[in-house]
Amino acid sequence: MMVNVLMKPNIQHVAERAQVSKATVSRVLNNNPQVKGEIKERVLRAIKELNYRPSTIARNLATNQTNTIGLILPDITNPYFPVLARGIEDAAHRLGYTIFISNTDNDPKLEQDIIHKMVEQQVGGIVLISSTLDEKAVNDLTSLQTPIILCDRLIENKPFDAVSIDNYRAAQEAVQYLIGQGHTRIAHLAGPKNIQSAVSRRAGYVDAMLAANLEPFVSVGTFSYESGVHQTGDLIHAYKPTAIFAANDLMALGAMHEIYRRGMRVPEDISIFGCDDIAFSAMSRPLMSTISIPAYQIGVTAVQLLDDRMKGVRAGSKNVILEHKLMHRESCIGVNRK
Amino acid sequence: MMVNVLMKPNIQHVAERAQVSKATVSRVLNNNPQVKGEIKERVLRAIKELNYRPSTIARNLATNQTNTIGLILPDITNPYFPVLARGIEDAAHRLGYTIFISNTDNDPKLEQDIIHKMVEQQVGGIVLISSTLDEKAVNDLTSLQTPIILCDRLIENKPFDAVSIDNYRAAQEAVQYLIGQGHTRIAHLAGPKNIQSAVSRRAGYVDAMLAANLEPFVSVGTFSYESGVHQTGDLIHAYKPTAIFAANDLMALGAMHEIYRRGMRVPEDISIFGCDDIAFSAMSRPLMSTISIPAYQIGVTAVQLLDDRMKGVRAGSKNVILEHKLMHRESCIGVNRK
DNA sequence: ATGAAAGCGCTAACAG
DNA sequence: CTGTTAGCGCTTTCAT
Repeated sequence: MMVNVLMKPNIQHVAERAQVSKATVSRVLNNNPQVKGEIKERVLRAIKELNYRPSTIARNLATNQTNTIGLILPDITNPYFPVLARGIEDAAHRLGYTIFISNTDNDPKLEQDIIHKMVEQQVGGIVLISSTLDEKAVNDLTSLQTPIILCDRLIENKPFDAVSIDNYRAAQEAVQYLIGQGHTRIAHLAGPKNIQSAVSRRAGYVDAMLAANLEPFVSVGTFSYESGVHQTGDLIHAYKPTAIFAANDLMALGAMHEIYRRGMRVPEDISIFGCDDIAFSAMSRPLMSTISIPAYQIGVTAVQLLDDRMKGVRAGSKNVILEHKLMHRESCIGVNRK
Repeated sequence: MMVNVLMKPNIQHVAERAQVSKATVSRVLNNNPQVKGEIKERVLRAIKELNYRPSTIARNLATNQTNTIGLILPDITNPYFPVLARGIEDAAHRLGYTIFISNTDNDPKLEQDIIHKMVEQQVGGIVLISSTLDEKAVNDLTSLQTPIILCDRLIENKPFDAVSIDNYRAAQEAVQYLIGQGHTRIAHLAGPKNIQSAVSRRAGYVDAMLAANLEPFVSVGTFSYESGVHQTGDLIHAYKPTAIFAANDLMALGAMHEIYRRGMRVPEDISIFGCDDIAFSAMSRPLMSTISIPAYQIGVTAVQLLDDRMKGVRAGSKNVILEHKLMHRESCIGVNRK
């Protein structure tokens, strides 16, 4: 058969050129040891000569397996997610998976659509950083045939595999630290209400404040830098805080910016504690004190759990909590040391 | 036939439940108008009842088409790339593609492997941000059956589609600006030698300096923050610059950090000009002056060109140059105004 | 307007 | 050890 240079060769072309059957070619492709040396050479040569690459897609169809994992996250542009994504990609790569990626912009409806699209793409599993707390959507998730693992943001009381940190406790500890430094007027820049991690952090803040007989003051934002800027502007008038605990570093950075813009200083006038420990919290001036989240490790762990599940190793759902860590840098100072 | 809830339904199951043939189901799946209303209803109902999702993978195999695009980039963790990636993803999504993503860490060997893996995955096209200037690798690229578009980093004198900015001219303009401000001792923090954009920026810097009868001083780094820190430490002793032009913002930020650590100030003691205009260059203190690159738009444009090529719309290779823009913020000051 | 059947590129029994 | 054959889930002629 004529094999035009312009058309992609398939297994049949290789078989003919090597004078063997498709099955034999398939065997050498899969490193089946029972192919005799000489024949194997012939096949290998034919493959090279034709510049043949097997079609993963056909292979997947035939084996009813897939080597793809879907990664669904809010916005890769938010600096917290790239390192999570890297952990996922690196672990996936090591296990032989390639990954589909898609952004949801925290839109629950879009999130559903993307999940379904990924299922249609025949991904073997999905890593989901969800913006969903809605009952109906969760049920839809449950009915999926495809293994799912939740990252970073949980859906409580449901049988999902998940890996995250203890956001409630992390926030609590940060606030307790601030209180220990003598602060009494500590405001909270909270994240969106449909995001579990934001909700937990807020609860941790509120409970820590109440436990110390302090009055909480919460300003709800969107996890963005601009949101941090604007909320802080309002906060300063309404509450006159000596410290701010922000639900993420982006908002903390925004707060810092606004404070300086108003001619005040961090930490001398207002202390700031962030959350996430994104790269830039260690590049700002002053350096940002924050809660370090092992994002890369969360990603790696998620893929490992997902892989287990995809291989049918595990039955019940599993919930892994990784350790966070308070990073004490330069943006916080005791209230008495002012 | 019994359809277990636990197994994924296929087109056959739907056909049986709706009492029609697979062909008919396929037709309603593809919105073929010649299916009668009542039958169409039956099929739609069966689909819903079984929670059926067609297999994209099988469909692709049958149609010999694919709806996937591969995105190969150095490191999603570098804050310049997420916005490029977003442009790509958004445009791809709009055109019905889903995207595979993979990081190369600027390793040319790994880059080759990933390209081949993507081809095996039957991606319809590849968006490549390459770390390759090597002749052999480029030839390998040329022999690919899969359409490729180069983003951001070009491979000169080769018939590839590409979209980028004019890095040479951008660097030249930034340096000319610095010279116009009275600076004569302007150092350059360059990027890796195997990366085209870094090479072009360096050339732009050198030529601008020579044209003004100034002596260039280049320190080669890795595009990382740490690299910016270390190179600057050395620079300050070896060259005593009054201004630094960094090949990217991450290094510029590192330079700024090191300058403050040594008790000097930006811009009073040393001016800094960056490149990329990543989000954090507008969050630092002082705000970073930099070259703005339309990363999102580069991504969008790349996908549009790739789509054309995938649909066979275009024949010859096409090279799109987008406009950059100098962002004058706070990190630069005239040498006489000190 | 609908169905039957062949085929996309590959794998996996089963023979030999 | 190697070849034959029958699918994987879908689309697409070609009949009817």
